[in-house]
Amino acid sequence: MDNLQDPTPIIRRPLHEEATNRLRDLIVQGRLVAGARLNERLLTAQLGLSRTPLREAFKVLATEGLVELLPNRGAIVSQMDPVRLAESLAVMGALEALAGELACLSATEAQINEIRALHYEMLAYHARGDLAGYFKFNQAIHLKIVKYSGNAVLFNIYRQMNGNVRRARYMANLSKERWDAAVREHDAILAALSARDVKRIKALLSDHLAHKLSSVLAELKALSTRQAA
Amino acid sequence: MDNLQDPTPIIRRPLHEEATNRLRDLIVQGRLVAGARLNERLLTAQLGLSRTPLREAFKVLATEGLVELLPNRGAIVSQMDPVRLAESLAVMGALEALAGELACLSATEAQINEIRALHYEMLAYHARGDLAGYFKFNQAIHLKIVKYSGNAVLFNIYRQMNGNVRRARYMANLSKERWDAAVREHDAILAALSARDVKRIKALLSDHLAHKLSSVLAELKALSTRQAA
DNA sequence: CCTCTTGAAATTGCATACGAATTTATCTAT
DNA sequence: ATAGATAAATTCGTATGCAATTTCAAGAGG
Repeated sequence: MDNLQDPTPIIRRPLHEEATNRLRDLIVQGRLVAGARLNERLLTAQLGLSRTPLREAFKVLATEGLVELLPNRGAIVSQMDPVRLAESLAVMGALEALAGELACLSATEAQINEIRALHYEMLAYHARGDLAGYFKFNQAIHLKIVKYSGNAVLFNIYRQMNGNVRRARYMANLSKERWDAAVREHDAILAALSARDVKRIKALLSDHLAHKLSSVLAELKALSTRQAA
Repeated sequence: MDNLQDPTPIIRRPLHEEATNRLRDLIVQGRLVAGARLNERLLTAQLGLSRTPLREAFKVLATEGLVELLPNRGAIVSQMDPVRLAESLAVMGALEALAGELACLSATEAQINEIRALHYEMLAYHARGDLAGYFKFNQAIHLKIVKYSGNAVLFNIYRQMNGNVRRARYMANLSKERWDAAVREHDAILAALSARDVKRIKALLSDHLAHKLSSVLAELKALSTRQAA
């Protein structure tokens, strides 16, 4: 019976986990905006489950920073203030720099080629001017670099933080110049990875994230002055 | 009524939060060893609460990595295997390097002096050969550096990881040579911080953590061969 | 003696109901 | 209008029930 490989492993995912994922997606995609109250009765009805797993999901999302728990007043989608966003991106810069370094040392050629493939798909979307598609592959590339660092702890932390930062994506309606520059940076990153140039990829990723930070902050500033007017 | 500052804000902490803190302490302090099953009925009795908040605590601790959830089989204290420990220390190295950099740029003189005070207290314990006391202040110094980076997100993540790594502390029965070297490294770190030498503190902290890593790994290796004998 | 099966007990996952505490909304009365 | 009282809604935690699973303990068979 040893090599009886169940053909369909019957995915038995706990309900609270499913709830967590669903809610996380809703928040990250911006369908649940910052500050929105998460009514228990409503959500249990919408998601088709009871309070128990739903409240467990709230607690998890709270530790991830996506949700804020107000004692006796339930849960709301956490605010994404510029300061926190900037701090998060600074941390992610350090994490990605480490990831790039480790990936240079331990990624297989096949893995690098996988990243290269994603890179070209991303270039295609850039050429078409499709920002949403570009972001999708951009995200995928960064995540793969972290993944192929081979450091599982790093991957987990990165993914957790990433969910929070991605919420700000819709604001990052970046300029054509910044977009083109970002693509060039990605070219260089891929080249450094292919050449296994540790020092270079570290510097490139660090800079890349720093640029992303200032780009997003500029966008935020422009957005807030626009609102003030 | 605006400036009525409640003198005793009546700490009304949610029960699930209290449960989370209690369990976290038990795990970090090693009173709940890795692999131990967390029986719901038992713990509800011991902590004096019902299953609901306890299970919520499990979920939170799971996302923090202190607990592992086995579907239909409850929760166990997560294993702290050498690989995960090494991975964690690598990540913490990157985080501390960033923290040192930021602290150099933004810490006040008073804050640096506070770290200096902790440093001398630590030296006192080193001189006496008191390892436990040394560790306590060592921890405090590292935490303060991260704190005075001024990056709250960084601080939170660091603290979370640190709780996880501290569980392995009892193994790090470091050698006299390594201990002395660590103290010298701390001297250099403090000097770099005082001089606001960003590049230097970054390198120093990165190396310091790397040394700690290899030290702990060596200790672990020795420990496992001793067990095999 | 060991392995496998079988049935009972224990445990977990989730739903539901209930009460107390607290917050939020509604409705007066000045 | 606005403050204060009243009612409704919501959350927090407990308790309970039950199905699904896992764990445990014998007992049967090799």
